[in-house]
Amino acid sequence: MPIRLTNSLTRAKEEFVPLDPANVRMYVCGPTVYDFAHIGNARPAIVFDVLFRLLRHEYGDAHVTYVRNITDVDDKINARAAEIAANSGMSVEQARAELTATTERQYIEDVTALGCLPPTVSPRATQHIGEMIALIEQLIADGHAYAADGHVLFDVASDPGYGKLSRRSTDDMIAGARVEVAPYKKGAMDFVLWKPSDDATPGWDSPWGRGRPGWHIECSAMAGKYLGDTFDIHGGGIDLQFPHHENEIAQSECAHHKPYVKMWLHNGFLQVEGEKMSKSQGNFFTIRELLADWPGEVLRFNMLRTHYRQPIDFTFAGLRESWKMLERWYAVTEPLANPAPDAVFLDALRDDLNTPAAIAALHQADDLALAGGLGFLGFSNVQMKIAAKTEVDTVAIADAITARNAARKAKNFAESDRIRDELLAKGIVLKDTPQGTTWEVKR
RNA sequence: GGCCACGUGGCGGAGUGGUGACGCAGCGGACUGCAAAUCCGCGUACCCCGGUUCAAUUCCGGGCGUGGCCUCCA
Repeated sequence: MPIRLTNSLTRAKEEFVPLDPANVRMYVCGPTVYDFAHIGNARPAIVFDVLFRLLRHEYGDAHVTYVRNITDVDDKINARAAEIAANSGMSVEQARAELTATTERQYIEDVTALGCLPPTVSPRATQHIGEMIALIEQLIADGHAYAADGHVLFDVASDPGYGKLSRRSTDDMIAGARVEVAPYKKGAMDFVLWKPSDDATPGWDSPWGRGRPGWHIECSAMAGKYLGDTFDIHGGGIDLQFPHHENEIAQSECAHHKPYVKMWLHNGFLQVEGEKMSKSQGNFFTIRELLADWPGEVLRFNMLRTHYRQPIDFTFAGLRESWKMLERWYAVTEPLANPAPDAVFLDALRDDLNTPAAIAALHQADDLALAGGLGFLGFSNVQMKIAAKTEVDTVAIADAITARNAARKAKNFAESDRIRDELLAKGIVLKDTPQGTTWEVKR
């Protein structure tokens, strides 16, 4: 069975046929590194990690290139860097470098804990300023961009294909716009490719003076450098579809005169307990703080229980349910060696990455296929074990179990039940098996 | 205001123009000193109103609700 994926460009489920099976190419928009990533950021990282694993399975590990960028130039970063500089005596440029390096490291730690493989390439925007300038010069030369008032802007009117991804006509967008149009723009929809930096803002020398790139140009430049003018898959959150991805298409196709991406994939939005996640509502969770209470595998599994295109409601009840299922499965799968997933499981993933159907297949699978499927999805049991072992005093529990079993042997059940209840009050659940008494932490 | 997505049993969540996926919880049974764990069994749901159809949860139109984008936010 071939892989089929829903292409946002056509809104249809299409068979995935790589441009070059020897080098399948995927780009996913990565984080802007100014603060800890939150649970909403975890969704694309996990979803496209599963797609990466599936592509590697189908085409071979050496034949898939996955690029996920690091956005380390951005006005939110600049604002934070300015704060740090003011408080520390560092220069703004030093503060920016330190902030982005630290945040990038934290991001990698977080998504690693969530079971995500490292991408093939993780390019940083600031290391590709030259490529961005070259791309902008090409756009100007071809009449798709113009310099005005220290800025360089993309001329949306020069691109007849503009709007094909988000399916908006420029008339609709102008009618719906609620912001003032900057006076230097020729068209209301024109967007910034390059903007000037003052002395307090990080900047790079360019043909248009010292400045910094606009938001969209970095992805076009880095995707082009590592994946070529045309590549197979571009992924990201649905919120990025417009304007970010629409503008990427405009830039790359007008500069290269070729299709930019064959298939666009967008994951759905995440809510928390039925409401929009926001700092003001107090339901904002970083990956880092969730990892303090929940194994990364539980967070990962919880995410994969919903199809990637659906909206997802992140809840703690769901997390508890996910923990329970994984625990049950790990008890069965742990001793097995060299497991392999079965065809039902793989076909579910090939069908537009249907992870809920794949998980359902695991419920029906034998132990070997179950272990194979879990391994395929990136579950290892390591963090679950760590979580179980670090929270409790194992020596005291072992002593209590010994005392209880002595009481049971003497048929003193009042005493044995008292000991069991005492442990239960501490969150320890006992299980009497033919091989002896075991325990686990109750969730 | 404009554009777009989603709305399935107590809960989570696939899928389909016509035999009620799957999981969690719950209930019954086995097991157990009693439990827990495990195993076996048990469930006639598709937001509302129209339309198309022999037949709609599934297709079309409208409404309501939730959310996204248009503006920094994933």
